[in-house]
Amino acid sequence: MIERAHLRIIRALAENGSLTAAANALFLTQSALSHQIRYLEQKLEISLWQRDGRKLRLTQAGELMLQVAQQVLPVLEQTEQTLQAYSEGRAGILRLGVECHPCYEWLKKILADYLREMPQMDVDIVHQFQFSGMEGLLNHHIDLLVTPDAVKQVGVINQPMFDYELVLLVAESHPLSKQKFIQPEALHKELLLTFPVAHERLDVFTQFLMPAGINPRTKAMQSMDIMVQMVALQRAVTVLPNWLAKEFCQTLPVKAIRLGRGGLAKTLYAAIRQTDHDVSYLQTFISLGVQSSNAVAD
Amino acid sequence: MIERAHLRIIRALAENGSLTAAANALFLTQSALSHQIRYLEQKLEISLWQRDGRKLRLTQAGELMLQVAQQVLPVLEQTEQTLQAYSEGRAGILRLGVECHPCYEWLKKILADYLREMPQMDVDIVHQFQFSGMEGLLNHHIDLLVTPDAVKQVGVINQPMFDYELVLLVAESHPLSKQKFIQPEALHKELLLTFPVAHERLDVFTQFLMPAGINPRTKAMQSMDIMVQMVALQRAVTVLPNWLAKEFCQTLPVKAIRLGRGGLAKTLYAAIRQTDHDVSYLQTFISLGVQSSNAVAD
DNA sequence: CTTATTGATGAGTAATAATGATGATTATTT
DNA sequence: AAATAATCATCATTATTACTCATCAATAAG
Repeated sequence: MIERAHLRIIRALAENGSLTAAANALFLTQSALSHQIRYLEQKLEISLWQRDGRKLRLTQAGELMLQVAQQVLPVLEQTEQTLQAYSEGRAGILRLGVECHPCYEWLKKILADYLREMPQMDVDIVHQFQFSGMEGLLNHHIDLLVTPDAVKQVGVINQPMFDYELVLLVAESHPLSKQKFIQPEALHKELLLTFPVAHERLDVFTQFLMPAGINPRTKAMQSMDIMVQMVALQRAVTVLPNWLAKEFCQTLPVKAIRLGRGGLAKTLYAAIRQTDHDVSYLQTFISLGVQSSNAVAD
Repeated sequence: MIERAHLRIIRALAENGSLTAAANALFLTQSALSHQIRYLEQKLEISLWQRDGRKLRLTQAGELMLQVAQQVLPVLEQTEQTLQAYSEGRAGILRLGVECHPCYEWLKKILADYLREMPQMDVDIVHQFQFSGMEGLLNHHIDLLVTPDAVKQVGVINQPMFDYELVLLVAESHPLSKQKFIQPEALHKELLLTFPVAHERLDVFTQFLMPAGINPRTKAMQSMDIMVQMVALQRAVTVLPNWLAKEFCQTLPVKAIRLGRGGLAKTLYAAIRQTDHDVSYLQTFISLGVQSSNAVAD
């Protein structure tokens, strides 16, 4: 019954003093406004205004409508603005899933740039998933998954963003530190510090140690910084992305060594639902991630 | 842009799970809803939902719209209910003007009945006016004026509600108390207690004493009860409406005496603006006032 | 594999809203 | 006092919008 048009008419009337002025403000004719209100008055069997000389005066019902108009119209107008921002990909919530520790470290570098570029966007980061990050995507708990393993699933698109290499980090004083690369057997007697996840989810194991049947002692650690401190003291070794290792090499007496002759290459992917293919704030994130290849790799 | 229809569609979709179900709930076809949202999406260049299997899932923009719908629609629905009550004259604010003390005393008797009959109505009572009650009416500060003097003014309707007579109240032991009626001269040496207003606004003066050139001592008093107490103690006399005098006669040693042979007859009028002629909550008040003639006069 | 359900879309029609012209009323000016 | 200007209501007409029907595509269920 009460339509937005009616609220706008009542408000314009209150703001402009006369129906003719209100009509100009709304880019309509006085006749149109008069009709609109007349129809509403007939429907509701009330009078919203009455003539007083050649002005109009709101009745009590009209005053109530005016109050409602002043409450409701700004909400709608604000909503339209926000939707405008959504439409241009400027606003919304980017819900990111992160499945591995290196992913998270990489994300920390990217995020500041993203937020700077998209001041109206909010970001949610989800670390834990019921089953897997892929599930999180399909369940709509997240909209973009940062993962080192492309998601094989119809309806999901994987976009490679960032190539890196897993390297062994040892103390400069460590016997292995002189080698250009190492073979799995070299780690046989070492203490290997890992992130606190199952070995099956660590590439050093699945792609380097386990194929060779090597199974060194391991210790799971919460903090990467403490891991590296222990490596520097030659108490253990660990495996990190090369760009993270590089940073530590500059500040601590540690050295990065290639795993195997060819190295252990990895790629970070952005996985999104196919239906979200042209959601612009996702695309913005991905292209920022691709750009980061250069920036971070340097 | 965003119309009420769009909000209703989004809400119905969220409540009913599918567009077809939503269409049934809104007594429209699925096609209609699909088109409506499509137009809005085109205008705003956003997507409000996307197909997921054969269901629909709201996008972030859609979720925002849903929130807005849940905020705005109840307001409009509530407003329509209230307007319905207005239309039936059940709700609103009755702004009453009262110009004289007897009017106010009479009003106190009527008001309880009115509020009982119109539980959703509020009542404002205005005693003081910038200039006159008539001004208050024309300025829309009040909607109904209770007055003993019909308002002579185009655009104002006077409806007589209640006839009464002004009588002199004296102590039973007072010399005048035996008379059937008195002449103005009888008050020459009396102390006359009055309401605190100019003599020109007191009917005893304008219609009884002043024509005869009599000008007794007077004392203005705030409280009618104390006035009557003093009368009972034979310290003074006063003039009251007969129905008020009657009440006091039953509880105190006082007596009511007619002013002049024919008595001093008065009528209370309800004055309303002509434009408000068929405003039902005013009519309800007036008819209650007319009925009171019988009840109070007894 | 077939069938039922659901949503999107195009064309046509019904319903609604806006306009322009006119008349009535009320301020303002001459 | 009369003429003029401003304002709003209303009617008839036109323009626009919203709805329905028919149909297609996609998906889930039997």
